[in-house]
Amino acid sequence: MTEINTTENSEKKSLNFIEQIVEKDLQEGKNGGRIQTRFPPEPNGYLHIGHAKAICLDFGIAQRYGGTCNLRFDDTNPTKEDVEYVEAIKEDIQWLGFQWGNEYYASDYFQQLWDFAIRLIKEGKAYVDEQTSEEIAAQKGTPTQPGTESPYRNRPIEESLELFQKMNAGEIEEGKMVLRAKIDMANPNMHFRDPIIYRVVKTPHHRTGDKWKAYPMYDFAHGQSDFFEGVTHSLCTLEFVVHRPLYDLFVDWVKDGKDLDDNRPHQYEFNKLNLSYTLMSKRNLLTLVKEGLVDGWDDPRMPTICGFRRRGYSPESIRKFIDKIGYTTYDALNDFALLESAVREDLNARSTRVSAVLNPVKLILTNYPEGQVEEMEAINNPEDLSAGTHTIEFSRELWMERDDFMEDAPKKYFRMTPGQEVRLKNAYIVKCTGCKKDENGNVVEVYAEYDPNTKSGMPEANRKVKGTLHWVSCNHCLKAEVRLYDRLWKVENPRDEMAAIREAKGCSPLEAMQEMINPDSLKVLNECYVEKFLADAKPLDYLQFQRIGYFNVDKDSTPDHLVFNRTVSLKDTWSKINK
RNA sequence: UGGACUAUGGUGUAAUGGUAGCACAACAGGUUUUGGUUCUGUUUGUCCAGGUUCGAAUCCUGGUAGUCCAACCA
Repeated sequence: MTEINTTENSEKKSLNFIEQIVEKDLQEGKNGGRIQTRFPPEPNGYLHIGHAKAICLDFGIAQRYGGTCNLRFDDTNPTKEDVEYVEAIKEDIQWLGFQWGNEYYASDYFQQLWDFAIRLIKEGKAYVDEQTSEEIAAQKGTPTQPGTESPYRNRPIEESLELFQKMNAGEIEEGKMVLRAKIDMANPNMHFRDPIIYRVVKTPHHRTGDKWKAYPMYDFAHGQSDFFEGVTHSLCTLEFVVHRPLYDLFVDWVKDGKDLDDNRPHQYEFNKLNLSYTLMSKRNLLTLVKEGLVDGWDDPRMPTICGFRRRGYSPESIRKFIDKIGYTTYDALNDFALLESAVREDLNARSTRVSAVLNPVKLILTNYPEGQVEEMEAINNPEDLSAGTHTIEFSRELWMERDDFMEDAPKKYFRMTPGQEVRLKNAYIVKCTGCKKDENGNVVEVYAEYDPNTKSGMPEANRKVKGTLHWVSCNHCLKAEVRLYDRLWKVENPRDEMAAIREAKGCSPLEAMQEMINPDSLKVLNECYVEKFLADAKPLDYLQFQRIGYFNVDKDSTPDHLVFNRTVSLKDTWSKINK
């Protein structure tokens, strides 16, 4: 009997409806107190953050209630699937911080499913249909009109048996025959109108090769696979609600009347993740990749797990976000700002603070000795002093942000403007004395005088000054490329918007996408300067460019050409006021 | 409109017949060597109409609105 240990968690946070079901089942001793879930991806693409929501639930439930969660690849359609995806999916799950019990494949059950199908034919519960897919579709009726029966519905059992064997032996062309379950052509649930349970596919399977030519459909594979494995709680998204009666029916059939209510999997459905400013469906993501609108599946603007990883999101921040949005049966649209707040919260606690000037202008401290260099101490993380410090060189000529200087500044501008004092982070208080401009009026140099008594740590340094600016020393910094990422889509609900555009213009998905895409989703800055400390930074290091945002090293980065990605900007109340 | 499912501030979520709470967002202020963090405060909500009940966001009935279902996809 599994021990239920939930008091700690439930005090803090109420249970979601799935957890409540699981606790009730446990209390009632269902399945001998056993909890088993599964995460069942089809290996036909990369995992996205919507999958992360399912992963957190499938693995989370098992973890919390002392059960196991297995990984099962739902590989029943060889035309779409590939081993490439199998490995990527496993990597992403582990990066998110989860470990499965067993690694299963639906294709492991092809023999059992085949035997079961044969049994159904023999029992008169399945038949081979030789109609075209169009004919079958036409006979299916509509949601408001009952279907009509196939002329092959009552053919002799021996005939179906023989044809089914031929389907699998390669003697039947694709599309010429299918195996259908004999259920109810008039049922209001469309899935009961003699669903197709086997079809012929001649594409070799990535695991079973050409051993099989007849492959089970999802509805005929999923529930039975759950049953074969001993899954107790089969969690999936809301669009499968209408499949549940069929799921239950096939489990009943495979159990063949034996203890129907005992030791069987039950399907429960939760709302899938919809995120504002995000297009989630695999099909659309594939278009983006194929048409080159983004730089592959792991483009930092993609909602894929690998995209978020490359963007600089931590697995903890994704889990934190998933935890915040919860699981319900309501079709919600979650605000992307909530994901950003989760990543900021996590990165604020863990990121190393560094200095980087993205849009540089030269600052000359006219009274600072030429040739003098000082080593200033910089705290790595004010939220975690155990992270220590590092040094940063200071000298007469510095790079500062162009936005941090204004010749004629408004009252609330707490930065560099003639006559005003500001603090240079970790260094001195300086007073701006003016600037030099080129013939077009562009500022090319800013001048200031430093106060030698205000070096950080000295008593005079405690003087109140309004602004603190970051900087790097011109002769002691590294040049870098910085990629500023923003949301990929201009519209809040790209899925609905895309449908609307296509409806209005009759255009292709690609054209609709091109219309919605944010032209500023990527800005590349080539003339950035970062402190030397970053020479050794690696892709999964979490960094904060002080006063700017959270950044990480891109996989394209080399020692000779540093490349940083902006994960997310810092909150910026100034730019709001300024608008 | 055949069936199934859903409806709580701007967004998401809690309340399991008994004080409508939390987070994000927004706004105002304090602290701050990041206009960050943090702290304090403010604004905004039970889709509608009936019914049951001492008492309804919760149960019932009827509306309204939305989502899903007619792939040889999963």
